[in-house]
Amino acid sequence: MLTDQPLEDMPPHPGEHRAADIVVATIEQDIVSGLLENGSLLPPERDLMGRFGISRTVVREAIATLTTRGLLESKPRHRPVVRKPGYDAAFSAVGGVVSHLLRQDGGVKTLYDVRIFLEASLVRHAALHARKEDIAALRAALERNHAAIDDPVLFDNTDVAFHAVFYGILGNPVFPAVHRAFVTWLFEHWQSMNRSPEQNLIYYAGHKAIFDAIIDRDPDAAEKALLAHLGEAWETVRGTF
Amino acid sequence: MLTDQPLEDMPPHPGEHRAADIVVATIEQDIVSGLLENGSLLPPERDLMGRFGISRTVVREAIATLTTRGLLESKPRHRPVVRKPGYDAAFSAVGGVVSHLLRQDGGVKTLYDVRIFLEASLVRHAALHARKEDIAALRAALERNHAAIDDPVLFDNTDVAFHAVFYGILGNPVFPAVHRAFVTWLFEHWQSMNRSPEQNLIYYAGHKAIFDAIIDRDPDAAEKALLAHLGEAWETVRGTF
DNA sequence: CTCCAGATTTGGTCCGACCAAAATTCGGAG
DNA sequence: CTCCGAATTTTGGTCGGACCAAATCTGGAG
Repeated sequence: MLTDQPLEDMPPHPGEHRAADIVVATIEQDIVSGLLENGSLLPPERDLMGRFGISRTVVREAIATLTTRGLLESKPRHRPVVRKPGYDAAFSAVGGVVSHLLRQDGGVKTLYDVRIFLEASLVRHAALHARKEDIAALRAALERNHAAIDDPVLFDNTDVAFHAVFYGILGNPVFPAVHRAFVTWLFEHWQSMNRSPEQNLIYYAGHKAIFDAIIDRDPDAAEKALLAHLGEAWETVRGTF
Repeated sequence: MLTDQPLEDMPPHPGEHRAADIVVATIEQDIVSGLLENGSLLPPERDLMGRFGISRTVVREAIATLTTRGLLESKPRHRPVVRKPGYDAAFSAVGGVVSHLLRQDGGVKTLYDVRIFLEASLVRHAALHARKEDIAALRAALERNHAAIDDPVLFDNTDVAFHAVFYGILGNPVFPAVHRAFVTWLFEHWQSMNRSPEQNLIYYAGHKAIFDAIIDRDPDAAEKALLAHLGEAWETVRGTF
C-alpha cells in the first residue's frame, strides 16, 4: 500500500494552520524562551522530521521561514545557527530587497541621502547633548583615524568607527544597527576605490571639523561640517559604480 | 528503473548554478524587465515546472527564495503575487523580526523614540526648507484633521496623513516608506485606545503648533512643538499595551 | 600522536503521488 | 436569460523516498 494513513490523526481540526506553521511556531517559541540557545546549532533536519512527525519538505520550509524572520542563520552547506532576534537581524533580513533597490536608477544616491540626513541630525544632537564620555569616545576615534592615514584599510575601519560613535550617542540600539546596515550596503558599491594618504588627510580634516564644532557645542557648525564632509565623500565615490 | 537520468546533463559544471537558481534568475529577470507585471499573478507551479523542465519541488523553492527577496508576495493558499521591489517591500519584509523586537522589553518605546528623533529632524527641515506646495499640503492636512475631530476613525487617518506630509517633503522615497512602517508597527500595539473629541482637540492643537512654527520658519519652535506633541501622545498610549 | 582515507552523517536537490482548498465550469431553478 | 449551487478541474500543501556531494566522524597507517 502506498497510502499509509498518517500516524497523527488531526481530522477534528477544521480551520487550523499549515503543518509548517506549527513547526515554525514551536521552534520560534524554543528560541525566544532560550530552550534553543543563541548561537547553537539547530538539530538535523531528519531529527526534526522525526520529532514533529512530518516530512523533510515541511521541515525545510519551516527552516526557510524562520531564516527569513531572522531567527535562524543558515549558510548553504551548514546547520542553521540559532539567532535570537536583534535589531541587526532586522536589517540583514532585507538585504535581498535592498540590493535590488540599490541597483536601479539612483538607488545608491537615495540611500546615501538618507544617511546624510540622519547623520546630520545625529551630529547636531551630539553637539547639543553629548556627554563627557561621548566626547571622549569621539576624540579617541578621531585620534585612531588620524594615526591610520597612511594605512588604507585601517583608515577605512577607523573612518567607519568614527561615524559609528554618533549613532551610539542616543543610546537607542536601532541607530547602531542602522549604521551597520548603511556601511554594509553602501560599501559594497565602492569598494574598488583606492584611497591615497592625501585623500585620507582630507577626510580626516572633515572629521576633525565636525569634532571641533561639537566641542564648541555648535550644532549648526557641526551639521554644516558633516554635510560638507559627506558631500565631499560622495563626489569621490560617485563615479566608482 | 526509478533513476532516470536528468534530461539536462550538467556534470562538467562543478561549482556552477543549481537548477533552482536558474529559475530564480529567470523569473527575477522577468519581473524587473516588466515581462511579469507588478501585481499580476505568478503562473501556476505546474506551469513553471513544465516551462523549465524541472520538478515542482524546485519551483516551490524558487518561489520561496523570490518571496524572501521581496519579488513575490505569497499567501498560504493563493497564487504568489508579483511585486516589483520597492522601498515599502523592504520594510514589510522585516515585519516578522520587528514583531518580535516590539514584544520584548521596551521594544515599542525604542521604536517610538526612533520615530520621535526622525520626525523632530523632519519638522526642523520643514521649517527651514519647506516650499510653498509643502506648506499648502501641510495646511490642507491640518484642516482635514480639524474637521475630523468628532470622528474617531477619520481623525486617526487625518492624524497619520498630517505627519506623513513631513516624511514626503524631502522627496526621498525612503522616508514615506519609513513612515508607513512606523504606522503599521506602532498602531498594532495601541489600537484599543478610544479617542475622545477632547483628546483629539489636544492632538489637533499639537499639530497646529507645529504648523505655526513652520510657517514662522522657526526650526527650534517646530522641533519643540513636535517633541511636546509626540511626548503627549506617548503618555496617552503607554498604558495600552 | 599525527595524518589521511574510508565510512557515516547531513544538507541540497529531485521526483511522483495524494489531499484539500480554491477556482472554474456547468446545469437546473426561477 | 439570469442566477446560484453542486460537480469538476485546477492548484497549492504535504508526503516519502531517492540520490548526490559536502561535511563530519572514525579508524588505522606511519
